Amino acid sequence: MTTATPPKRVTSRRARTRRRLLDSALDVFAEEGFGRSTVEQICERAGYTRGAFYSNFTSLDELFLAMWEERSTRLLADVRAALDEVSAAAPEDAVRAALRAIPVDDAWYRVTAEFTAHALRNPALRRVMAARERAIQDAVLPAVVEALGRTGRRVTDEDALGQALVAVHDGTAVQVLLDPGSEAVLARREALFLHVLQAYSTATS
Amino acid sequence: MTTATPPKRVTSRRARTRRRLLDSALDVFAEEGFGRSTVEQICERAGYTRGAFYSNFTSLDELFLAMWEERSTRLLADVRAALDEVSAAAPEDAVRAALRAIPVDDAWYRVTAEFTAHALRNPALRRVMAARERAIQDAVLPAVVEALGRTGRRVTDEDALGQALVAVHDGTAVQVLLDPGSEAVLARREALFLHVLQAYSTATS
DNA sequence: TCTCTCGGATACATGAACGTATCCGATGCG
DNA sequence: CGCATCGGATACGTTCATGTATCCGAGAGA
Repeated sequence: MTTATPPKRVTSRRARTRRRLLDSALDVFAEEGFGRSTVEQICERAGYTRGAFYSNFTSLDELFLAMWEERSTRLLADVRAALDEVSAAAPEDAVRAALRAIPVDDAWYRVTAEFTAHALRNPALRRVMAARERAIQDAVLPAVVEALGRTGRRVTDEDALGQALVAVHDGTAVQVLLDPGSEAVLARREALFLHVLQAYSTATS
Repeated sequence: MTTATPPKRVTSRRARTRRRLLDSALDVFAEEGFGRSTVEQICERAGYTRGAFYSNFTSLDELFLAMWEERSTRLLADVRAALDEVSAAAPEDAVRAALRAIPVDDAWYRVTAEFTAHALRNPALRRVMAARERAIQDAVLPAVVEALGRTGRRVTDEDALGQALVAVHDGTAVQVLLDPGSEAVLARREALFLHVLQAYSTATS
């Protein structure tokens, strides 16, 4: 067994630079905006030269897509994991706990907003975006439905609830970011979530 | 009275080119994205040279802000006017009529999304954006409250309703654009508006 | 230890966008 | 009818990002 294939190589050299480029890209996109970002800025922040970039990606667009998919997948997994742990009895507490698990991240919002705008111009990207949206619903809804069930409520139309929750989340996220530190906005956000959950479910006997 | 100040000059030369530049800018921003747009593209579409641009604006940022304020003000006026004419008895019909008055414009959404992202990076712009948001609520809410009153419902918390409506509008607009031509998405959008109106008002005996 | 390969660095040529300084023609006025 | 002015056009130098072609060194395999 001493001569087995050496799996020591956990992170290959290539994979490491790729990851560093992707990580730096998020920062740069968030700071400069996607359109204003350059290959060089990303490489500089990552500690590489442009040669490294072109050896890993063919274009900024490709990197942008890869980065967005990676981050959004990771975020989704985090949120799902957090939601599964939410087990408060009172609906208000559950919503509050759930919202705490879903970060309203300034930088990420900026990047997503621009990605969305970009996607609306590009059919291929639009499909990617739509698929991701669906994945989010599929991953989050079960947890929500179950949590509601625990508080004695049954969801009537899951798809409708899913769409409503996503819309409310996106819509209120902007408001929160535009009005940083406003407790009122945060409170209304919470209230709106509660109202929606209420509206799309009925008490089970 | 023959020698009165000649008010023949309805649109001065300067004002005309300014307007054409602003109009072209919307198209270019929508097509290319703000970050990818250049001064030259805008001038070319408007039928001018860069000289004209720099004689009217000092930077692309300035034009961007001017354009956004102009368009959004005009849009707001249109929506308000349309809302005032909505006078259906049944809430469903009223909502439907109101939503028809509020266009979900692809190009405009893209521009706004990018403006928002941009504004989140720039405190001055963020204030502009927040002020506009408030103006929208101030202009639209009275019409909504009155329309609800006509159907025998009284709004409990106007600010909360305003924030909720804006959030729902923004959030669902993206969904509509991402899934063009989907009747289901449109229907759910309508339903969500109804639910929110319901939740933030009570029947007045 | 030697060698071969792969991944990133370097150097280069090109093109695009910028902002300015200057010029010219149309338009309003006497 | 001629003049002064204003608004847009032209021309210029500069900066900056791009993509490619080539080079070099580190690390794996024998």
